[in-house]
Amino acid sequence: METARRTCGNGVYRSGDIDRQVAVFGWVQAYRNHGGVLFIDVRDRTGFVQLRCETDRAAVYATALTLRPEWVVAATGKVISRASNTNSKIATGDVEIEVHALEVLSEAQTPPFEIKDGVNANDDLRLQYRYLDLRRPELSKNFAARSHITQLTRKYFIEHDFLELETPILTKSTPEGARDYLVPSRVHGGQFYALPQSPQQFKQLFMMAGMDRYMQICRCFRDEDLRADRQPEFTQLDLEMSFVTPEQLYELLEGYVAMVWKEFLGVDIALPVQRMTYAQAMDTYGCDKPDLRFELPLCDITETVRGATEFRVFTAALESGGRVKALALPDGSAFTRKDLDTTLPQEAATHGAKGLAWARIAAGGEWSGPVAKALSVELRAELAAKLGVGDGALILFVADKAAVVNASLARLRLVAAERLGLLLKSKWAFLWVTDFPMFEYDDGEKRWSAMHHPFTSPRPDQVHLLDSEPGAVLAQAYDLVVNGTELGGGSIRIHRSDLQAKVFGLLGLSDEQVRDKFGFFVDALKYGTPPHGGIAFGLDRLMMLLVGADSLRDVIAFPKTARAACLMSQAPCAVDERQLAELHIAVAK
RNA sequence: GGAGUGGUAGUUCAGUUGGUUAGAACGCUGGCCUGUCAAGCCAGAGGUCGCGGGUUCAAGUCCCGUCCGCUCCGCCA
Repeated sequence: METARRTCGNGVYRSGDIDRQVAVFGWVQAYRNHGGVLFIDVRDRTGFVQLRCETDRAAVYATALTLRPEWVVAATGKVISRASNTNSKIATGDVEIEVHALEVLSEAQTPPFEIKDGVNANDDLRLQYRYLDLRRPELSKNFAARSHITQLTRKYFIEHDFLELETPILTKSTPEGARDYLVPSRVHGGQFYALPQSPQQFKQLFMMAGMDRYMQICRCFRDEDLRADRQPEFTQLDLEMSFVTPEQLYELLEGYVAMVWKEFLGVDIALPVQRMTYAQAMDTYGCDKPDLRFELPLCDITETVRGATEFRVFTAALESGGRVKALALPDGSAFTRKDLDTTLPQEAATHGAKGLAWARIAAGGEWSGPVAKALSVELRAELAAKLGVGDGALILFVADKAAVVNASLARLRLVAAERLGLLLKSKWAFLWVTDFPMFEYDDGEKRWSAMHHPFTSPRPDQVHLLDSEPGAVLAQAYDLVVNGTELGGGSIRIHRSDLQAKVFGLLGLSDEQVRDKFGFFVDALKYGTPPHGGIAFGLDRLMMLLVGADSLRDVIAFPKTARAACLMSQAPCAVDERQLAELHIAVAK
C-alpha cells in the first residue's frame, strides 16, 4: 500500500466525495475504541479525516487495535456518510472513511508533548522537537501562509517589471551597522568573509549595472542580541529601482501591501497610506514607529510648566535642559493606585525614567495625586485645556532628558493601550514615517553615525547643511510602520561619488578606510550611476502581522533561542582541531 | 553587558510558616465498551524537585553560585 496513490489531502473530504474509493495517508492524531467499532483521526497538513474500522474486517480491526498516536498509516476504503452522527465542528465532519485495508507505515515513540493545537509545552521543549511542533495545525498553517505570501510577492513585483536577482552570501565585512557573522577562509589564511547584513551594496551595484528594477527574497544575518521580533538570521524582501522618486516607491509599495492584505486577509487598506515626519512622530508619540490604531498622543508641556511650578521633579529636569511631557488618558479608571505606584513606574524605569508623576481629575474637576498639590489652580486649568481632558482623566508626567521622556512615555502609551483594549488585531494602521535625520551622534564613539545607512541620500534641499550642521540634515529615508511594527525601511541612495565621499567623511571614515572597505563601491559610482532608491521589508515581521503571531519563532521554521542557539541541532558547537587547523584558526582559551 | 521572570512525573501545573510517604489533570500501560470525535468507565506504572555548594535536627521551600527558556534595556546602519 506504500505505493498506492494518495487521493487528496485528509482535510478536504466532503459529502460530495461519498462513495469514492480512496487512499488516505497520514499521522494518527487520535483513536477512539468502542469495542466493536474503532475511530481513527488521520492528520496531514490539510487537516484530518475520521477512519472507521469494524470487527467484521478482522485484519483491519486487528491492525487498528495496535495503533498509537503519531504512527504513520495508510488506509484504503470508501467515503461514506456519517448519517446522523455528523460533527459540524470538523471540516470533514460530514463523512468518514470505511476502511477496507489498513497498514502501518511507521511506528512512533510517544512524543514528548501532545501534537495538538492549544498545547502549552515549554518553548525549549518545543524547539528541541521542532519537527513535532511543526505538525501542529496552528503552527503549520503559518508556513502554508508564508509560502502563499512569497508567491504573491514574486508575482506582484515580476508584474511590475522587476528582475529577481541573487546576491552573494559569502561577502565582505564592512564597518558601520551591525556586528557581522564571519566565515573564515581556508584558501586565504587569516582572512574572513562576512555574511550579509543586507545586500545593500550589491543591489545598488545592480542599478549601476543597468538592471533597473531588482527584487530578492533573501536571507540576512546580524550578530546582535535577539528579541521576540529579531532573529540572527531573517528574511528580507529586498527591492531597488533606478530613476525613482520617493512618491513612486510609496505608490508601488502601497499597492503591494494592499494586494497582500486583500488577497490574504480579505481586508481593504485605505490608500494612500498616512504619512508623518520623523520629527512629528517623535514629538507626538515619542517613537519613530507609532502604533496609530489608537490616538493617545503625548503632549510637550515643557513651556507650560516652566516658571509656573516649584515641583522639584519638573524644575530639576528643566534646569538640566530636559523636557516635560504628559500622556493624558481621558478615562483613568482602569488604573489602580498600585499601577500608578508600582507597575507603570517600573515600565517607565526600563526606559530610563527615574520616576513617574501622575494626577487624576475627579468628577467636579478636583485634582488628586502626588503632583496635584504642586500645581496651582491656574496651571491645572491650563494643563487640562492643553491636554484636552476633563473629569475622570488620568495624566502621566515624565520629566527628564528628551530621549528618556520620549522612550518611557512611548512605552506607557502602549501599556495603557493594551490595558484599555486598544490593540485590536483586526485593525490595521499603516504609516509612512519620512524625513529621518541623516545622522545621529554616537556618544560612545564621539562621532556621527548614519541613522539609516551610509548610502542614504540627504534631501536635495538639505545638502548645504552637511558642512555646517550635520545633525540637522534630513535624509530621503522612509519607514513603513504597521500597528507599531517597523515593517520596512528604505531610502533614495547617493548616486554621486563626491556626495558619497562627503558623507563617508562626516562619518569619520578616512580615505584609506573608504578605499579598503568600500573601494569597489566608490569606484563603481564613478562609472555612470543612475539615481536610484529602494526599500527592504522584513518578511518574517510581515508574516507575524498577517497571521497574528507574537513571536518570530511562530513564522520561522527553525528559529534560534534568545541566545542564538538552535536547540534542535545544538548549533553552534565546537569543531575538531583538524577543521580549525585547515582554517588557520586557534581558539583562545 | 544589565534587569525581570520561570525551571517539581512524559507534559502542564499545585506544593502554606522549612516538618510524616511530594500531589492533580492530561498523557502513557493494561482491561471493558458498536457512534465517538478533548470519547467514556476501571486499574496501574511513572519523581536526580535544572545543576553545584551552604544554613539547619530537618530544604522542593531559606542563602550563594551556576546552566537553560522567555520578556525587556543596552545593541540591532
